[in-house]
Amino acid sequence: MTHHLTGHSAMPSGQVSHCQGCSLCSHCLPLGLAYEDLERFDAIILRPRPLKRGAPLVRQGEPFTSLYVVRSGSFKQVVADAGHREHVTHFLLPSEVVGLDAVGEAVHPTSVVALESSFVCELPFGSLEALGDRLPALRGALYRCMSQELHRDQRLHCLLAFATAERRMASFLLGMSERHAARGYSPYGFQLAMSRADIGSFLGLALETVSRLMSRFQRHGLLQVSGREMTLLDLPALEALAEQGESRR
Amino acid sequence: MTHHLTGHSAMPSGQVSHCQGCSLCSHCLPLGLAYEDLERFDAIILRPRPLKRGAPLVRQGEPFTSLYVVRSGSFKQVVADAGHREHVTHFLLPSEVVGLDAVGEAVHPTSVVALESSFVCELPFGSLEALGDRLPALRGALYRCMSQELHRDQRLHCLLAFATAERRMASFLLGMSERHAARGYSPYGFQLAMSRADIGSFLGLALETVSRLMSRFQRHGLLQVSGREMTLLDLPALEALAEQGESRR
DNA sequence: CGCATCCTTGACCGCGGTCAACAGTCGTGG
DNA sequence: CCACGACTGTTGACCGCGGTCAAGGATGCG
Repeated sequence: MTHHLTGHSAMPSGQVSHCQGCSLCSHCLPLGLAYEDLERFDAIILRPRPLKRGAPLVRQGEPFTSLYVVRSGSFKQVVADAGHREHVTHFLLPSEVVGLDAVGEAVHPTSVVALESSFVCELPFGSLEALGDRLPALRGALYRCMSQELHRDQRLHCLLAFATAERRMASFLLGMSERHAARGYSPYGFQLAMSRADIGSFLGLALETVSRLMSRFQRHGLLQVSGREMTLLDLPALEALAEQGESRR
Repeated sequence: MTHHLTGHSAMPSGQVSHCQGCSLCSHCLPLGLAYEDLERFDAIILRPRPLKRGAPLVRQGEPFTSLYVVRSGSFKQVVADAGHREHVTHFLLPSEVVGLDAVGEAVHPTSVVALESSFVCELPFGSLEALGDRLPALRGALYRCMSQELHRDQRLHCLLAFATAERRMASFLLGMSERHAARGYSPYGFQLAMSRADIGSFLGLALETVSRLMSRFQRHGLLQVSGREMTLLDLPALEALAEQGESRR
């Protein structure tokens, strides 16, 4: 990873670190802000912060002060279960927002950990709120983010409650594919930044089952996988698996 | 149910229909508003609306205009799955907010259906937003509602991903108990307004399994159940089932 | 009273969890 | 450079939880 340390900031200085120069801008939180509003939004951002693989961005129980937006890399959101077991509840890709489950709360209910070397933009929530008073579009964007996450959780609920392992796996892969595609990358090939155990934890499957399913999908020509390098070969077939399979009640 | 129809309104007229006269006020959305602010909040509420068992409060795909607060009765939130199957994602009790998953969206992503004769207060979202500009406490309350729902969904994710049927059932019953207790009712005895099939759909279990588990819990002296009348006899034992059971990975 | 809906209980068996052994891959130090 | 251990991923064998099917009982409404 190439990051130079200029002063105490960790990104190349100049325009590049601003929203206008960021390739994710059109998919990011400030979506739909007018140019001069964007500049005001830009002004409240604390400049990108680097995290290494395994480093926590926020820790469960820490006081809530800021939202973060993933600028590059990826993260997993984990909760320490009552049974002291860790459980992955979400994966976060570039342009996605971290900390919405803590908005309006005193502390973070989950931890968020880098899966690889990553950068995040920090948005102090106080500043964001103040700016939201003047820019209804920004507040609307925040609402939309939160409700979309609620909606996404509902679909996940359906998946975990009723889908077979095969269907969960197919849905997961298609979801990753979509999210990559939405950011301008290929929907067919991508790197899985997370381990089989993380995927299993997220989908409610044993890691062995994750591994077996990937092998089976490969054997059937649906995809090509080697370690964490994933290539989806037959999206329609995967969609058929993800949507049809009227298995469990 | 005792409700007189006075004119076209379906609640006793006068103070009773205002927040100040509502027994749920201290648990409800306007929690923590000062007296005169509460009056302004009260002014934007569309007076309680009655729904019969099975009647939809909002339908999936309908345009979003208002939030609702359950005043009495109960509801289930359902999504029409990709596989054309209906799936229960939440149950809603008095003082809980309906429609947060649609805030900032054009349409409702889920339907909400009355499980029994119920009343709701309607909060037009536009008015709520406008009032929120002047009452930071109100906006904060809205944020808190949304993030709490996100947090709740995370715990549900853990439950569905890893818990055995027994543990899901125990958690569900304890959750209902807590929510009843939070509203000043007994944590031990309550009516289940939903069918076994609804519970199963929510927990990702076959309705037969729900029935079997209730029978087993009763056999072991943990509770007393007769149809939809539920009495929890041994909360500590249920908590042990809900929290310990380190079953699946 | 009769039909519909909801609930209960039993019998069976398949999906996927668990345990176990082994194969790659990477980073570290001799 | 290779040897070593730690970690991650793959594959097989086994079996138990819980889904499915089926039958019968309870409850309620027209």
